[in-house]
Amino acid sequence: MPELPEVEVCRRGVQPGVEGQVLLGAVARVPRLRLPVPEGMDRILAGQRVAAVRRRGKYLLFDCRGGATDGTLIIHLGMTGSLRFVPPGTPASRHDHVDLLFASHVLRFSDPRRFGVVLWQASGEPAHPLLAVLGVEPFDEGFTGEWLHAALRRRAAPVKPVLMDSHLVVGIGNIYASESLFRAGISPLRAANRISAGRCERLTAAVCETLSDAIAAGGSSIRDYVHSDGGAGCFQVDCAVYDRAGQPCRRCGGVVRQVRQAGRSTYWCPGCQH
DNA sequence: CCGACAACCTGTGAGC
DNA sequence: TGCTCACAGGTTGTCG
Repeated sequence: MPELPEVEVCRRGVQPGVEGQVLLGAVARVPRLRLPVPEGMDRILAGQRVAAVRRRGKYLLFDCRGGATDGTLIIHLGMTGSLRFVPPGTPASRHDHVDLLFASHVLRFSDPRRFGVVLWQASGEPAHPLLAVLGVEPFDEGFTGEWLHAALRRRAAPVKPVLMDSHLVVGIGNIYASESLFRAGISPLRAANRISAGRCERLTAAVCETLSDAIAAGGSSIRDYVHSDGGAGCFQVDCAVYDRAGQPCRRCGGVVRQVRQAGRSTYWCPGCQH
């Protein structure tokens, strides 16, 4: 799935075919993904106009207006979720769980592992609990070295799993956590609260650069990720350390190593990262 | 409060 | 060819 760059690429790919369009309805073929799909989604969405497609962390937000129940459709792609446009009437295959129906096309949500989420948030309701607990956006002004330094003070765990904690910062998944730390020259094993203010400054910059580069490259191409138009991303070929265990570091020539942290694979170059 | 871990699912590739 | 196992982009809840 999709970390922040893939979700942002997905948002930009989907936006032209959705914004300003009127929904004829929706089809849900499964009662639940990671969480239950909203009851009566077809009735809720039918007749609404999609005013905007936004992103918060790894969540896509479709603002819907014009119905009796204005609100926001929330979609999370989980590990293997994807959105793509198909012509009306296209038969659904095994993992095509939800369709958003427009007059001239269908936006189809597919997700083999079903770790994704589709939710409805009516206007006026308090922020959905899943969104309310999210941390700062990497591209927001609040994501500074000073802020990160303060946030890491309380965390004794290795910095890599902390960097992936969406309650602190959103959008940094397993790939870009390793890549950002490589770019910043910081070992993923280093205790979060033992990173200097100066290196936190460097780390926030590295995170933003890594994510921006990935967005510019069109997202990652790992396994089943596809763009809304069906084309594969191409970022992974440029990974400095992720999934490169045993191979030479592109910067110093040393051997890239792999370790397991909090149940996830981490990759780093001991020669470049301390 | 913090952190490690299991759980939620299916698919794929490696090894036998 | 076919079986079994480990592992894969995320997040939440539980337990120590």
